[in-house]
Amino acid sequence: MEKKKDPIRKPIQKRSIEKKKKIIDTTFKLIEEKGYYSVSTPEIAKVAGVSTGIIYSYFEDKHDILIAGVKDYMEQLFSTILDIPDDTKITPKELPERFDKIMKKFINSHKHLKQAHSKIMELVYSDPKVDEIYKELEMKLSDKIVSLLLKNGFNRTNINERVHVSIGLVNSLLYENTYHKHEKLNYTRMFDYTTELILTLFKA
Amino acid sequence: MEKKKDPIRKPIQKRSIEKKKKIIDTTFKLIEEKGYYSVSTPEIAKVAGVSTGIIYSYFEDKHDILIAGVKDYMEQLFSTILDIPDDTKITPKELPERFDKIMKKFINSHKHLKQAHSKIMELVYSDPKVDEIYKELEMKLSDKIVSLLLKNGFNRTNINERVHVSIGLVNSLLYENTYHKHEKLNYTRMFDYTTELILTLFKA
Amino acid sequence: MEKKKDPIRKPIQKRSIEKKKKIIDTTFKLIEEKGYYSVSTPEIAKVAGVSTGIIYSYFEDKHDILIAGVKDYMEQLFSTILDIPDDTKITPKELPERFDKIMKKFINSHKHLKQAHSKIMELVYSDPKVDEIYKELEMKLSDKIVSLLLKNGFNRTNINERVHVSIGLVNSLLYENTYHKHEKLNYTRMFDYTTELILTLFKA
Amino acid sequence: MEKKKDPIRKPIQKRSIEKKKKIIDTTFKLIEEKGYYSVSTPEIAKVAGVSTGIIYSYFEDKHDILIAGVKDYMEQLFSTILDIPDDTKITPKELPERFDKIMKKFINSHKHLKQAHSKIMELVYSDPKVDEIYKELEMKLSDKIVSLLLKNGFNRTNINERVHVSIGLVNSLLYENTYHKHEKLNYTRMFDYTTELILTLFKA
DNA sequence: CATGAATGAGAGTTCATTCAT
DNA sequence: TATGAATGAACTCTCATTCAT
Repeated sequence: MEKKKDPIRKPIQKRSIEKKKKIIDTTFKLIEEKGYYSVSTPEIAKVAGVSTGIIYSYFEDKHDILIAGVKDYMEQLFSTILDIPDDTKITPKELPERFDKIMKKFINSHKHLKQAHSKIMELVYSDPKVDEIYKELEMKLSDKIVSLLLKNGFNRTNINERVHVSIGLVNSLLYENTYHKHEKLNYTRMFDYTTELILTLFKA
Repeated sequence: MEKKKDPIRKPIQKRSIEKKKKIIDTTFKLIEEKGYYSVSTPEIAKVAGVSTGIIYSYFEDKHDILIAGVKDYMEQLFSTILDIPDDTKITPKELPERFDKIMKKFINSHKHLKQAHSKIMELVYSDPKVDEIYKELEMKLSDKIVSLLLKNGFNRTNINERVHVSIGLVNSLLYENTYHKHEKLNYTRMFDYTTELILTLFKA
Repeated sequence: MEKKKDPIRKPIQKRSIEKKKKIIDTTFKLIEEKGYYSVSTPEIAKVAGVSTGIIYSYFEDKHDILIAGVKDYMEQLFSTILDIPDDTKITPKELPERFDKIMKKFINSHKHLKQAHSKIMELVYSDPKVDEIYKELEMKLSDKIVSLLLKNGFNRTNINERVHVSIGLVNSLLYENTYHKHEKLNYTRMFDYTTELILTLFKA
Repeated sequence: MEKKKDPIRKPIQKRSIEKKKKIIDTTFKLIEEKGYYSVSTPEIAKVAGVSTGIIYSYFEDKHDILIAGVKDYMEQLFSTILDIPDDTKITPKELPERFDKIMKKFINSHKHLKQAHSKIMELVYSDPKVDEIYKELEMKLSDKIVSLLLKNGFNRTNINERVHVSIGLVNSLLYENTYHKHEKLNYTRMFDYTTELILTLFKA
């Protein structure tokens, strides 16, 4: 005989929403510290100060908490760029400076989330669902940049590919800078080369 | 009386060496197929055709087998470049063509190991020990390229940083190309932009 | 200070009585469909349209609801016979026909409750309390039949035992017919043999 | 990624066979005492004196142990009749006495397994797989009896149905006698009526 | 050297019951 | 009276590791 599960509860009251948030954040924090496979549901419950049972009222299963956390994190991460108003005006002259600012802000937000980032990347590689979320947001990011460029007259052939190569450059810098630091490298210089190359890609 | 663990045996006889190799290869193959956390030691033993017990004569624990496998794999992966003889001569004229060939070969070897690559990257991000191995090899790769460039007179300021930014570009292309493919992007064009940028970095 | 449990409430108001009835009926319906161990109290509450908490005002525990439902069901089941008026007159001539009618009606009511029957029998075997209820009702049934027979002059030695063997025969037929059907058996013939044997038992 | 389970081990060595038997017997004994749903796997392991893990080497899951136990039990139960040699000769004169002996033996073996019987019947009603086993064995029993009767010249019309009605009568007696005893009934008399009716069914 | 049966801690999950509101 | 969010003990099952043979 089949057992029907209680449907997942959508919290409405303030206390419930906070509790759900608490579970997500705790889970994410623990995953940051120890990795997804080393975090158990009883541990999450204990650290979050809730019972094991309640977790399964708000989430389908352990993996579901992860996804919620990843979504929150990624949205926060990419918001630096996604939140730029669509009607922002940039003159060619301002571009380098503008770009420099954004990149620094972006890299900074990563630094702040350093530990998390590597765990997230682990999941991007190991978890198809996380990969999908990441891919989607990356595309949104790319589309946003393309749109901003076009609106300000920086039209180029193959603009999508140019933007993607640029994003790759930034990611790679980020990766080196936040996670994989080699001692004998000077990251300020790498930053400069990176911006230089990107501007090259969009020079008239 | 305290119990002492049997020390890890270093195989000397040919048969033993082969057995150890078999365990490593089997483990790696299974990890490629299913990921580290989905492979169990009894399964490894069975597929490798050995007893579960013997595994713990050759390796400290499950993780230890992983490390051995990762080392083997990465050395193979980077051999495209690391095996280039130190006294190879390249004239400035040949450089673009030469470079193009190497990149294609590199990307190809990745494509071939596509499945493996994402599983390995997962481990780079999740396992400090794997990360260390990866970092070390990447540095060797970087050093090799710098050395080849210097020997052929392509001296540039901050050459290490330039090489690293280039490696980042290639990695990023690889990632997009093998693992994370977006449908609306033209990867041949991205390849071209990537080589173009790298050559820019080393233009006189 | 010791905590005292709220006593089980006996509903007096109409609305309460209806609510209690609703819980019993829902529980029984769900048990029929899925079996006792596959029905959860939150599910009962939901389907019955009440809160989980209120269930524990009306019933001691989950098992208590079951018992209430079983009682209702069994009374309904045996009513075919128990409701026959005590002063019913049957002549020896009418007996076979009369008996045939009753048996058919009885078997039919079972067929109708087929699914329920097996779930109930499971409980008769597994739950001492249910067994007791069943036993008691079976005895009432037996007494009723004996009384009807005596009032109509069908006195026989060991009449109680004869009636019980008859009841066993009918049960057995029921079981075969409703629950445990073997394909190669002709149940009409079995029905005929059963009635024949019972009449034999009461032949003068 | 899918995980492949270790296949269920078929014990070959004496010690393993005994261990498997021990698990089956312990499980069955515990089910007799408390019912299937009230027995836990750790409990089985503890009482059987094995580890929880080993259970899952020999059995697919908890239900699988149950099935093994039920099979053992039922074969033992029906062996009284199934083990009668096919070439047994019975003259019409001997039949009543012969039959009486077998029935007494059968009822006795039930009495001996009294507690078990009710738990098994519970499972016949609740577990489709157990029901199937029971049905199959009942059919074997029926076929055996038919075959014995035919070989000894007791041919009758609708012999299968006659035999089945007889089996029903015996079951019903058994049930009353071992499990569901009513105090005011004389079971010796019921036994006599039962045999009488069965003999009636096969009278020339 | 080698085996593989055995271990047992701990995983994710469920659900009868309680209690603050 | 009534609610339903919350509890947490207990469930089935897994698997890295050990050890008697």
